[in-house]
Amino acid sequence: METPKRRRSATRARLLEGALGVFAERGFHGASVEDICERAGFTRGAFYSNFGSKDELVLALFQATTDRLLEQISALLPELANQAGTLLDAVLGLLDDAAPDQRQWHLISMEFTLHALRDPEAAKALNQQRRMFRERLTALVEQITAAGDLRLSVPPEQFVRLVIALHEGARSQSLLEPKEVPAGSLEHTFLPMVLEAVSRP
Amino acid sequence: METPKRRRSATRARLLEGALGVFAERGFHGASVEDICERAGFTRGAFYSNFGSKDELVLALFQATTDRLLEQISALLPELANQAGTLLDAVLGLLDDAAPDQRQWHLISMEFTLHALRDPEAAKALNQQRRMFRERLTALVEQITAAGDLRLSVPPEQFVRLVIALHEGARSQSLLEPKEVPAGSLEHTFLPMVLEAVSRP
DNA sequence: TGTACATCAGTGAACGCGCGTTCACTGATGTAC
DNA sequence: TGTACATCAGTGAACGCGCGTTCACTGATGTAC
Repeated sequence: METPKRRRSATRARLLEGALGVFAERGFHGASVEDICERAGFTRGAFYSNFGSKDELVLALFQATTDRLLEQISALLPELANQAGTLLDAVLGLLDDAAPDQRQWHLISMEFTLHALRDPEAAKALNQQRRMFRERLTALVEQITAAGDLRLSVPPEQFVRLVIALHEGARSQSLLEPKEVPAGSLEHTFLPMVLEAVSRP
Repeated sequence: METPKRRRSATRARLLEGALGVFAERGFHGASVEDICERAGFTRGAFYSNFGSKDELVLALFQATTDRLLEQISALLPELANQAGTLLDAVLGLLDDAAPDQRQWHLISMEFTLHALRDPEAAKALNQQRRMFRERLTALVEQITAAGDLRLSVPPEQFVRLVIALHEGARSQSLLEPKEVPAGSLEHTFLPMVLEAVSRP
């Protein structure tokens, strides 16, 4: 049944989806409102009927993408925690599987980070998202270390921060030089050493 | 003696310097040519007398900043290599001292990376800069490992890539949450473990 | 069930402003004789 | 050394285009009787 509210929220969703694609391709400033509307199959009027401004869209898009990412993670968690495998397989698997299109997500995420480093409100939203993301990962780490009898000599939060930092830094290198740095190579080379060092059986 | 050529290159330098500051504050798109000229104390005509376009300025600025960075590194290298201290002190010291204003450099560098991920020509320039940067660091690592009788079980290039990835990822966290992640904390916590693992005396 | 009216999502033309770029000009410095 | 001309870095007004935003309108769907 095509009730107006359903229709409206479908429009909103299509605009957000269009924005995600266009932003990834051309960046926030490079993507015009018209580009986004065209991709979504609407006119600009529809855009301003659903969003107050382009800035408001950016925030809404970030929230929507974040929500979806966290949902995907929640869906993945039990599977990863239970399957036979090491702590690192689970954690790195989560990082890989969470965002289906690594490149697109990296671009959006980097650009929003840049935005957040200049805009306190955006920083607040971003830090909140990152905190929730870390909490999910921390929970996974704690669950797995508790299951196997593995103990860490550093707080799990700290270990998670390391994994994220390394993953983000490595991803930049992988995207800039795909041949020299295959995705995940740095993580898979060095994280086992750290884990060895911080675990005491 | 204020010969015209000197004057011209001084103007160019002041415009580049102005651009660096304005770009760091507002981003490439947020900074107008007028902003840059105002900061440098010129009119827009002077700008277009020295640069073909705003895009051309961006590339010139990146090259100039890169050149200065590499020079600073070259100046630091002998000092770092000779002073008493560990490999990690030297390498991390280099990363910290190379860019005096971490925040500004991180912003510019992140934005140029984002640009490079969409523009092949920029990618070429960026990868070249990064390669030279890695080579400097690799040379430092090799020099120090040779001096002390320390041997690495991984190629030094690989180790350098790890350090850079971790450093860049950690810097994002430090800039977003200065209190939770003091600059350098992740590196100083975890890199010793890796170094322990990859060194065989 | 049919008719008249209300609502409101989305249309598309128009506005206006900011900004990158151009260009005719100025005036200081350099050059020729 | 002084005069006339050439050069050219930098000026500042003007242009024009792209783009974010507005708004009067349309037509489909919902509601009242």
